[in-house]
Amino acid sequence: MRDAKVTLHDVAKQAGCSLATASRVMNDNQTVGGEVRERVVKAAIALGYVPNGSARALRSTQTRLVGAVIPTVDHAIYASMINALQGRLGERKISLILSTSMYDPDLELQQVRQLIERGVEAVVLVGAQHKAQTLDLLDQHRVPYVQTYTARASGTGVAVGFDNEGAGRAAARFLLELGHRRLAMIAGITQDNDRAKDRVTGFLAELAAQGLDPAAMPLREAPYSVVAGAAAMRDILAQGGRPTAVFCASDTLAAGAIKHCTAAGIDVPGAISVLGFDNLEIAELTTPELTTFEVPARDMGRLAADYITASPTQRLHMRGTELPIRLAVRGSTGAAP
Amino acid sequence: MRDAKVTLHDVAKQAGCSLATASRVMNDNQTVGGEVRERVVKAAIALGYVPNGSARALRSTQTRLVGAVIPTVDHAIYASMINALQGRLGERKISLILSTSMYDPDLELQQVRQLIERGVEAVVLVGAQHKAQTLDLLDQHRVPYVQTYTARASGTGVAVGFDNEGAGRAAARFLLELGHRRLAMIAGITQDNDRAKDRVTGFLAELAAQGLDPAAMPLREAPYSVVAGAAAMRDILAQGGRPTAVFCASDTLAAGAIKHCTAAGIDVPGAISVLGFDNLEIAELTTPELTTFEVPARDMGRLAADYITASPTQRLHMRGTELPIRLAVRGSTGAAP
DNA sequence: TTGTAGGCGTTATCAC
DNA sequence: GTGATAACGCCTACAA
Repeated sequence: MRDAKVTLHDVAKQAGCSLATASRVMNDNQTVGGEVRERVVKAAIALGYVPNGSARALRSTQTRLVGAVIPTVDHAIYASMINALQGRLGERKISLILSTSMYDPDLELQQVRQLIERGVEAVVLVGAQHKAQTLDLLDQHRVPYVQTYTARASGTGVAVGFDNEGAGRAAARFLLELGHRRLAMIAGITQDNDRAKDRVTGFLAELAAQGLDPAAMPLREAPYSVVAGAAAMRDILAQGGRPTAVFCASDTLAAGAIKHCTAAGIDVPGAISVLGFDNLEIAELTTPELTTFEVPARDMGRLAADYITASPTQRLHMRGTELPIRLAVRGSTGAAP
Repeated sequence: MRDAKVTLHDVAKQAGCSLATASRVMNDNQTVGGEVRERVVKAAIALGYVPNGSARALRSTQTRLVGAVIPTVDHAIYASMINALQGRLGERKISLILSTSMYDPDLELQQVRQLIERGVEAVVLVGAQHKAQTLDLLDQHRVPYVQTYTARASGTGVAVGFDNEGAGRAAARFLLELGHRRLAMIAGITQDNDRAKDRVTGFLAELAAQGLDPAAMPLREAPYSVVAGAAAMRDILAQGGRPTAVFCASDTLAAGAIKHCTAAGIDVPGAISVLGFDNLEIAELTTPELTTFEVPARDMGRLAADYITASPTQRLHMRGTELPIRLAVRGSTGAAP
């Protein structure tokens, strides 16, 4: 087996040229003779040369590394974004360092610091709510960052996402227009989560605007999972004054809500309409299928990558990309009974 | 704002000590005086010093970087593994570079090469089937690799996973014991995918062992998605000689199969039993709920991380971790009609 | 306990 | 067009 540590020096020696020339060949620098270039390429292949990224980065201050800090990969909505982001970056030979914060801002700060140590050239975050220290650190090291799943950027960041508050209002409007008056909401955990918070705010604001009392509305927070959604639904029903429509801040929560209703013999949407959020694959698996907002996860990943790979001047024309979210109407919602 | 490029040199100057001493402090080297140590720490914080990972890596040949190449993040089963892997590695201050191959071995090779350039200290792959060149490259650079979702390692790698062929056989046995004789299978795309292939092999082998004709069994391959599962189910039914039980190589396929049956007015499990694979969250969302094999995705991620962070000597005691997979029996399977 | 100095593999700036 | 040579920021013998 060929030796493990073949350096550019070895390649140059084998090709009978200088280190500098070999380097030029590896970097597609045009100022090198065709004949020499060929010898270098051949030598590199023969020796199994692989450039040393650390050395290259150290010398050129170009790491071709991008970092992402997301709450978890275990939610399809984030996984989708990451998949698109990585795919797009990979096309441009940029590697993605992925880390998860588990919705913990302190952990996020730590991860961001680590990413900066690694020399990432940009960072992708989720949401606009972060520790001031986190954004300061990024600024201090001139590392641009894009905030996804939100339309309003904080700090010097750029947002690639959608309007969560607007979505909350749209949800309320949709249900109100179906004639519902006794509404409820199963939200995500709003602590340290501006997206979850904004959806609640928007939903309540619209109720108030239409003359209903937001304070009277049953509201539960639950982690994004089917079982938590079912439990929250149970709680809301146990509370009395049964709602005729429930807005769930994620499809997993909605799936749990429907599941509980079905188990409890409550007809969906006959007795209760259930509205979801995300439009995951599971939205078409529930019975009835889920009416839900389609979140452009893939687009966000793709656009974040585009922003990152754009030149600084190009970036100026890209400030704040707000994506539309459309409602996918299926069977889980209907007119108020 | 403080300057972006603060080097250890600056810290040392500010603390009034030598570069070496400052370096010792940053690396928790004990041989440094308490008073000086404090000055260095204070200076580092004051200046907002962040070590340069590239320089550190170049000098110490320790990158604390691990790479993973998976088919896609868009399948919950891989996302789960990655989530656990990253979490565990993160605890040990190791960063994860994630890339996706889209089931393409050539792309995988390219990604692995890129990871080696980055100086990753280990690589996590999926499955045991890879280009010889890929594994050679890893060996050549002394980069250990672990193969997940499989129990048999190839090359010099280590497997952290389960026996796909055994699972296929277990699936057949389970259905046969329920009295089914006309079986069918919806497999994943087997090209370049040993896990998918092994499940088919095992399933067919067991049929043959029990005196049935494997060649006569309806078999469809489909990408892992609900719609593809539904389409495959349609095809199988259209083929005539309707089976009484269908083994699907993933829960998404199974969900699609059930969905199609329901739409076609075929009772599950009354007329047809459907058996899944993965035990994703969606397994409890279908109607009826899915009987399926539980794949230890989280465990694989965790164990892969443990293997990677183990010392070379410890690793010798860890060769080949085969995980058991258990069957979660729910409502989608029943006795043959 | 602390300082000095050499070098990790590469790229960039000079000369030639 | 090509070749020396000096950094890049850090770690680590070796000295003191």
